[in-house]
Amino acid sequence: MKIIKIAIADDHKIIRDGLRSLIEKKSGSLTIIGEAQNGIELIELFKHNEVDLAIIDISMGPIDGIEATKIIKKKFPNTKILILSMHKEKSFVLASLKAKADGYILKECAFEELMLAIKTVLENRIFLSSSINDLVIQEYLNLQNNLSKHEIHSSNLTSREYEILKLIADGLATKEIAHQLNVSPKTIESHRKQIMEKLKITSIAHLIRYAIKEGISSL
Amino acid sequence: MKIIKIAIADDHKIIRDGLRSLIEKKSGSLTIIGEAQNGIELIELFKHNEVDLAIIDISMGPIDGIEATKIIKKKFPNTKILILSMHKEKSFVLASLKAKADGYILKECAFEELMLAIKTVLENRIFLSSSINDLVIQEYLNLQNNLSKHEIHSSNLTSREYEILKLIADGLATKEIAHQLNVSPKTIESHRKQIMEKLKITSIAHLIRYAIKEGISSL
DNA sequence: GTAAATTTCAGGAAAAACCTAATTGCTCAA
DNA sequence: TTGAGCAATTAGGTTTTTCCTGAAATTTAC
Repeated sequence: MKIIKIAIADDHKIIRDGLRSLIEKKSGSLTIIGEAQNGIELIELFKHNEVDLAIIDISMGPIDGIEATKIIKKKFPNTKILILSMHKEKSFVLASLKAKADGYILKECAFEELMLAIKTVLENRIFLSSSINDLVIQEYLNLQNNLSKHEIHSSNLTSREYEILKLIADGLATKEIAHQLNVSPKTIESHRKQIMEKLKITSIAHLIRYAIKEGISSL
Repeated sequence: MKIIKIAIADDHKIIRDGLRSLIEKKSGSLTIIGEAQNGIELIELFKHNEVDLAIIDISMGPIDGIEATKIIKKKFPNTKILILSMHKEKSFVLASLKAKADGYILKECAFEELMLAIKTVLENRIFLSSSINDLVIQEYLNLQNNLSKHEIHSSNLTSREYEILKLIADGLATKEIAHQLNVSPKTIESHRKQIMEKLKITSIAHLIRYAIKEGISSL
């Protein structure tokens, strides 16, 4: 079995000790090859060691966990990174994922979850603590719903107006729309005028921006 | 330990039999109280039985799994529903979740995963097969990224062109931009022309879309 | 120090947008 | 059932904007 080299970064020694003990006791193939108490130390550690997996506390002294993750992932994209955090807010989760972390685990979770997380990220998958995961699914649903909800009733436009607004925002010229819908360009013009009146928008540019913002047209 | 009453819906008897055997053998607290081979039978089943959990195949004869889920959840919001599916596409997952299913498991997954799914949904949480879950996280990230992407002004626009592109995309009229920059509208026109040439864009609408997509202008 | 690119602008043709109406068909209620 | 109201369609004429063809002044680059 391949030995997995792990680095731990957390500003509290007790926590580092605890993690080291738990991990090393649990599995012979997991070895802690170094500890750091902030991002700078952690990055320093990477310069002299090969690291398969880093478990990083999100809140640390100079250079926090997110920043450290960005820097490390840039230089060592194959190193797996697990963010350890006490925050349940989605902004932290998002920031971590954007920084290319492979996992986000809450400090309140059971040790088994950490082991599962390690296993998961080593399989090149993303791991989120279960309650976080629920939140992500929920948010995802909300986003998707918002994207399609507006499609249904964007203010009080008629379906024809809606159809035309979408084509305008998609970047079609008045003529092209007219041709596509088999009506006169003049018709499209009046619809557009009507739409702009209803939406209290005074330029086509803003109309396009509106449609994109409302998800009527996607980029 | 409370007895959990389970209903199974799948159009293939073999699968129903297999599930029943596996589930009942595995845990004494889980009981299959009925089977159905399509959505209609399943709904019928609900009329005469109390059901804690339904395991529903997504593709079935009259009334498919999604439809059945919608109907059941409307009448029995407390009943947990696990969608069983062979499809990995997000549209199916999304449809299931929107229909208020509590879980989505792939037929290809191990039985242990089904048990975990049952456990999870009974805890009032949502369960997704691991590969599906990865996909959802990925999609979520994509969506978030699209909503807030800023920098990256690649291309080869000059800073003046860049400045003007931003104003155009912000929705300012040529005249307004000219006024704001204290130059002739003609100047703005030629800049715009130049920008469009460089970007190989042939309409102002697309120019706006481009700028928004690239984060040059934000919605 | 010259060539290339950037920023500026104009005149006139072409296109699109804007304004004012007007017709048709459909629904809904008096 | 009739007329008011709205949606969808279009025309004519005016105004505005865009597009095309230059081209001068300035900056940057090699």
